[in-house]
Amino acid sequence: MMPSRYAPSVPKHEPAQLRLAVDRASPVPLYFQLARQLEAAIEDGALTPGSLLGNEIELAASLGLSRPTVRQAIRSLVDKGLLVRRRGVGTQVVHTDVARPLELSSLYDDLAAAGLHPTTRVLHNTRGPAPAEVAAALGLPESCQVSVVHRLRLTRGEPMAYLCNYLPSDLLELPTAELESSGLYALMRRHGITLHSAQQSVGARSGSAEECGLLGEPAGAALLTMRRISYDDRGRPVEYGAHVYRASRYTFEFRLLVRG
Amino acid sequence: MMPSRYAPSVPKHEPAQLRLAVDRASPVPLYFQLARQLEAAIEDGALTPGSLLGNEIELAASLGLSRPTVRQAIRSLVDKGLLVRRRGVGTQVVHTDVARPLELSSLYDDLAAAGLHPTTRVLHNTRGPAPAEVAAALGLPESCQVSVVHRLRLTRGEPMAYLCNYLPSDLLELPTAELESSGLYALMRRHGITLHSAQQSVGARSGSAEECGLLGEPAGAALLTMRRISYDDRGRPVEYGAHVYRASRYTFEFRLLVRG
DNA sequence: GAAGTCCTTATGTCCGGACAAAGCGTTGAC
DNA sequence: GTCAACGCTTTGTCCGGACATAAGGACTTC
Repeated sequence: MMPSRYAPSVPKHEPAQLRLAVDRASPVPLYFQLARQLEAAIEDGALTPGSLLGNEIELAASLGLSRPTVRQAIRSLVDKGLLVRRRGVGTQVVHTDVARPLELSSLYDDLAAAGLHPTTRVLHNTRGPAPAEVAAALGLPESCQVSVVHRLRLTRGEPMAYLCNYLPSDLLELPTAELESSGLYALMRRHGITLHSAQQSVGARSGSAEECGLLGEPAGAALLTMRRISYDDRGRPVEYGAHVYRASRYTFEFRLLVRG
Repeated sequence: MMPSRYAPSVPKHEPAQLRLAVDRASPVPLYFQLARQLEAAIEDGALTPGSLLGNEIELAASLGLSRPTVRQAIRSLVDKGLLVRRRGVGTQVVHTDVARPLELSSLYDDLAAAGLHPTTRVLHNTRGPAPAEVAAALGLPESCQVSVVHRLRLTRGEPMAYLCNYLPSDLLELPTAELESSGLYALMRRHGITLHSAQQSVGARSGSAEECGLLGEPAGAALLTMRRISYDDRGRPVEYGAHVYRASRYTFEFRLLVRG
């Protein structure tokens, strides 16, 4: 009779012994320092799945912090999916691999962070009337002038994505040289635009002849698509993007948590 | 000279007048009651983008709550992307459309919530040796026995997705009748499995003849794909899924926030 | 051995207070 | 008109305390 692999996990009742300390002279908030150290302990292997952290009250006392401060640090790691809290038991490590945070970011930044050396070729950079879908997305009158940018994104010299973006024409200037040296979002941030969120839609379709030609894929190849409307922190739409990616070279990778 | 559409938004300096009240006899936590009411006010149009909420200290006083309690309510709406907080200014509404929360959920539940009347046909429901990729994902020895379930998901009687799922064979029984009447995750929950998170990968490819035949798509059509490893709250892998969706009928829709 | 009860443990909620830091508007200097 | 300084406003951080609630383990009964 094989033992069940899904036997209840035996929690370690001894809290892990960790080197944690906060620097009160640092401008970094105490809770953030603690969160960072806990995360490092998880990454370093000092804390492994099932490890108990020690109860909040004792942890706070040993660090000379208030309990809400400790709770705030733990909360941020719970939100990242690294820790789970159990009443009557304590706080335990769930995962040790720190996943990429699921947040709005630019493809350029993602690829750079992944060490893929992104480069950009601007194929088209004009102003023109907004197609109906773009106008609707940006909340503009039909045929209103918008900035239109088409770019090819390459990694290690190979085409990876074809990006078409539309912005309100009065938002900012979009010099081709700047678009080729960094991502669109970085450019927007440098002009004082504070991004807040985006509504995204990920799908698939067969590529047009133009798209497949640009991306170096065979005619009609399946492409991964993403459309998004990005909003600033006042809730105004500031970008409509229609991106297509080589499915052979790109997937969206992310971790989702159960909420509640 | 046309006025710039991207002019600085003029914040409303008068806090919105809202009907907010908490019921201290209710078992629902006070912060949750407040969050719910604020969210309803946003959905109902009483709070619109740019509306100020009134400062935390006054809001807490007017409700007879402590400030941390009010902060907790507001925090949950900030995390949903509905509100934004500005030091020196106050808390403002960003978006009024409440987006579907971005969290791990089952396709069945999503489709049901969207009013699409999902149904399921179990095509294959056996135990067998784990393919290498599955074994690696589930942390099992190669060729170890796993539960193998292939299902066709339909909406309004039309095929929408072909789902192949693999679970550790000792995890739970997977009766075909139950798989056809609700989603896999619901079944797992009923057996005491607490899901915590999943690592997901979304991509695209041309469908095989079998897949396209099952889904009612032309041969070689572009399909949207999703692979995931789901973990329970102890961090153990409990499911490997390989799903393909008709790109003509399904996209992943979600809202992402800027963090920080 | 299984089920129910009770106790212990640790998180969840809530409170009230104080001070720091960032944003915005106003004022004054040039 | 522009820029810098100042003051006010509001959020961000932190504290210490108390009580409620859910989960797990130990004990008892059948």
